[in-house]
Amino acid sequence: MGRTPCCDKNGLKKGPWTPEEDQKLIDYIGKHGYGNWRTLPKNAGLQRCGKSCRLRWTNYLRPDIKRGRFSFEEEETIIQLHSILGNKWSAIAARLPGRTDNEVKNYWNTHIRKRLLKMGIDPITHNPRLDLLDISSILHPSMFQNNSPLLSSQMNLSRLLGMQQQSLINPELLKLATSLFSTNQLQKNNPCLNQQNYVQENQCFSNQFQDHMPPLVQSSQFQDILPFYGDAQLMQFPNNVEDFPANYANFGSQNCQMNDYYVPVQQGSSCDQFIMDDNKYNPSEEATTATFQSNNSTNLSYQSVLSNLSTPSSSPAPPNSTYNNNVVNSGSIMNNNEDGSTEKMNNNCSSMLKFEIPDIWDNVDEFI
DNA sequence: AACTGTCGCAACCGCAGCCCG
DNA sequence: CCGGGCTGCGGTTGCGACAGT
Repeated sequence: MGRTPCCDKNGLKKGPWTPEEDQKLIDYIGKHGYGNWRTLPKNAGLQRCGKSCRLRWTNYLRPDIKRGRFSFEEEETIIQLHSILGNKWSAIAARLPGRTDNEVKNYWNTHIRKRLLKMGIDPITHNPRLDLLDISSILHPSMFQNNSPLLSSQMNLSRLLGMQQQSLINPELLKLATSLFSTNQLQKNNPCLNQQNYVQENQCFSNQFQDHMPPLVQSSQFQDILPFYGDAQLMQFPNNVEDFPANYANFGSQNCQMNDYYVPVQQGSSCDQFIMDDNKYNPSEEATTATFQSNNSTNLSYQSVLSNLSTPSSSPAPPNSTYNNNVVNSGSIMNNNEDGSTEKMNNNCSSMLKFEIPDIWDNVDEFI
């Protein structure tokens, strides 16, 4: 059954709106509100179809429209929501006060999408684009230098790459890599942004925490793996606490400015579980607690200071997102089900703390 | 200065879902 | 239940602005 067009094509104007037309629409809606878009243009004295009027009003003339460049926080929200919702622009826009679905869609297509593509990330799946990865070089062990025993023992790329049906690289890992890379570059360019500033001003990793971090892959090696990330650095989540205190000196000095900050609360000697306790997470509060359960009942807790932007208070985190449900158990992410049971999400795949995109995301563009 | 290519954004198009008679 | 009307949504297009040659 064919649908009649929303407006009679004859005699109705199309194309850009003139200021006079805008004023007529504003005046009419100001007086009468917008009820029936089909009859509105006739009543308002406009030679437009109702659809055109509705679009003009909702996307441009509405008084609560926020114009101008998207902030980083908005951009971050768009990326996060898009990874969950896909191209549900209206749903995404609903989380961004003053922004329209059309504006979000345009911004995605003209800025974010291109940026992700540049970075080798598929903007649809938010996973790495496999066509850009040199798989053979990733899997070839000789690509690593032998001067670090940690590389052979801990840089287990098969785990990094995930198992058969998993995406090749944890998207969170890529986000982190992006974060680390851009932060690193920003610091290079701005000597004022030294470690001390980060720790003091951004509640970032304390020196104590840095001393208990697992080793990093050397930047040049990571470049080999993911050329599009430049000299980004990569961390691997430890399988056990014995790995944890080893070689993490570089982390805090280069990789701060996350939106999720992990602050040491209490330090223990060993652990076999990393718990992001769902019960302790409350979107209305600012912090959730992650706990390393040690073998000797001493807990090593890290407090995640969740930015409001990452989890807008008006909208709780999605139930299955990594915000609140992950337990890392001996290198595997465990999902806390609602019934209290846990389920292994990412079998034998290197997992890591939840990090967010840094506030300096924009800088990524300059260095790719 | 003129031409060409690229980018960004407003607006359009067509489909789908909801509502109502 | 069915069909028509209305609205909302996502994809696409057109065009002006701008940059590069």
